[in-house]
Amino acid sequence: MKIATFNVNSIKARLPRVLEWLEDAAPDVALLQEIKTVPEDFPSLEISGLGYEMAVHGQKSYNGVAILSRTPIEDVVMGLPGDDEDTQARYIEATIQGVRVASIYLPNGNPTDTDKFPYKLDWMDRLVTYVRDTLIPQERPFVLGGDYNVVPNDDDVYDPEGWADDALCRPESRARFRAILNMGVTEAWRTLHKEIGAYSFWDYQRGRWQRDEGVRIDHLLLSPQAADRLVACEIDRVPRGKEKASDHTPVWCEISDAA
DNA sequence: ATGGTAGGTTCCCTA
Repeated sequence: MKIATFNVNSIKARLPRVLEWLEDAAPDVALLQEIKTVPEDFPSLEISGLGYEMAVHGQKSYNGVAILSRTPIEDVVMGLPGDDEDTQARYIEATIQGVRVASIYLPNGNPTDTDKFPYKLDWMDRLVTYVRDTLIPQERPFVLGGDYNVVPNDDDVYDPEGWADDALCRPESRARFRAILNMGVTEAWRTLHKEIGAYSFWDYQRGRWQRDEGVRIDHLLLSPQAADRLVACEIDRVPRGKEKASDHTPVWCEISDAA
């Protein structure tokens, strides 16, 4: 079972790129972020034409997450529990072939001297609580994929000093990310790869892609029961090099069939 | 110290 995460930066603007990626990479499950549209305007015909079902949690203009799957999607939950006032579409969760999967678009948090940063930290606290109190006790396989907007450590950014005060690198953000890992959750790519300087996002500005100056912020987090079945995890740089590319590139993992 | 790019909306915001 191949599960991929991809921040597409607008599903409408990116549709040709997303369709060719689905055909080339052929994930069984695709976790999308920043679709930037409402469910009614999601390009369901084109995507179902490639054999995918979908569950969409969207809003106008900003944010928005979706789950695509070649096999049935069950028990969909939209929105991260813990704050009924939060209207931003950043979390969707469902069961596919017995695996609980989520597509996460974690708040960016910049600039850090505005209310955006405490919103990010509060959102992360809610995620920590939900994973600890609800998902972990289920003792089932889960894969939480998405744009976490967290650089786990200085090996995952091209210029650690220059980024030290950015919300993606701040110790408050990293501590909350680690709080999830400390529950026995596995970050799939880092567990299987030791190299430094591997990225999943390159800013559109200042030739960051051409200079390979990026950050690794798109992650797949696995429960112990899913990590038992982890056989591969890779960053697919091909989509980032195309015309009209997203500023993120997909990350995927392969989970073996249940014993 | 600033600006560079992309995508959305609406005469500016988010990343």
